[in-house]
Amino acid sequence: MAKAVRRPPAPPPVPRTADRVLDVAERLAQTRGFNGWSYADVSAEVGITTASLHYHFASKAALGRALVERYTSRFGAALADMATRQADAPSRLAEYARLYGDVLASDRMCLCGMLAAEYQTLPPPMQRAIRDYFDANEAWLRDVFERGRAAGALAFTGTARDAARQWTSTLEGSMLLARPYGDPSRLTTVARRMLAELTRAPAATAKGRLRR
Amino acid sequence: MAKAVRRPPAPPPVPRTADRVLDVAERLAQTRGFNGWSYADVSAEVGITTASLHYHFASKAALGRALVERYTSRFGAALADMATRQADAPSRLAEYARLYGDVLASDRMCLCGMLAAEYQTLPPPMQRAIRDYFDANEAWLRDVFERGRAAGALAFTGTARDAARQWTSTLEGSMLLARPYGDPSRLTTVARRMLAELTRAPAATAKGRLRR
DNA sequence: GTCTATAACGAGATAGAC
DNA sequence: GTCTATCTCGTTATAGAC
Repeated sequence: MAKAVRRPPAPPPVPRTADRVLDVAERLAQTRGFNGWSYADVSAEVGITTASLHYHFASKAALGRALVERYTSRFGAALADMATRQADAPSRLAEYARLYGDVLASDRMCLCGMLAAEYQTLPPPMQRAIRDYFDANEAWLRDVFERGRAAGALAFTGTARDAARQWTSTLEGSMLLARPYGDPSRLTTVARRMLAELTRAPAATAKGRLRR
Repeated sequence: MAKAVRRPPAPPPVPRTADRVLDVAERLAQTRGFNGWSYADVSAEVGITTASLHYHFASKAALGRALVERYTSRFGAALADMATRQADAPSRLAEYARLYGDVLASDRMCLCGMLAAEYQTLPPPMQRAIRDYFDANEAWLRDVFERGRAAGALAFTGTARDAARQWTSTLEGSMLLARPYGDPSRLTTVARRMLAELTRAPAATAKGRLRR
């Protein structure tokens, strides 16, 4: 066994090089794709040589895997945090859409949406990590949809799973198409339309209408 | 001026090399992205050297531009042809979705959806051609939505333009997310849901148009 | 941890023969 | 139209000094 752990709150005061590398590589991957940048690009921005990069991440594949895992971890934390602030399903969906909108507003594509396009060219560990991201999205949204329908706050047909997939697909797709036009409103407008559809007229929810 | 045109049906009996190059490059671009293949990949499949490739397409940028323009041209022809066979708006939307579903079924991403991800890394002529593709999509769909609503066959809120953008975004997004799972049903299921939503019998339409 | 130097390879592209 | 030969540059990665 290792020594007893004594100090859980021991945050390193200095921004470690590995983190700065991840920050730069993440932005490059989100704006240019995994195949659209090189170690030389990162080294120029971070201020160390490409040889030093290899000290922190043995290969580009290893760096890519770390990128996706950190991204998924942060996203999961954001979703968990959201649950402590937003109670009802429509608010949670709006907040979920806002997360995506913020990414687009910073002129980036969702990291995993971008990597999904390049999926067939990526090393298997990255492929698995990408699916994990979308699986986590689907699980979280499915829960929101199920509870939202049960509470009469959301109206939709079919399974919560399919509704969740549609929600993510539409947000990813609108990010994808918004960037060529430099027009983030292409996402926010679509998100508003979807949410309005889900919360439209209570006619189909608690009024005794069959929900199918 | 040129000689009088006498024989409209004059199909070249031989598949020209340039076309075979385009066919191979198109598939590579749709499956691996524009930055995911090289002239060497194409030359190996077509059976000529990379030097010969440069005879047909002076640069990869020129080849890329030709790819998008041919793709857009074929897509426009498919939409025009559709108008001769499908009259009502719901049928046209279903057919439009089927076009996208066929691409996915062949294990490819929409060429321009793929290139939209890599947009920032592409030469300006390709960027313009990509926007042209989506503009054409939007124009065609906007017309379908406008006429469909006027005829009482489609029910949606907001502008036809926004409905059109949502339709394409959702199809592109579901293609994007379906490929990591090798599951084309992720698109068809979403398409069915969207269409059902648009044709759900609202207060004022023709007789029930729901087809499922 | 970071450096210099370099290996080993692949990329897009060109010249000129056939 | 296609070839061989070659160029130049960029890429990932390693060895070994500091």
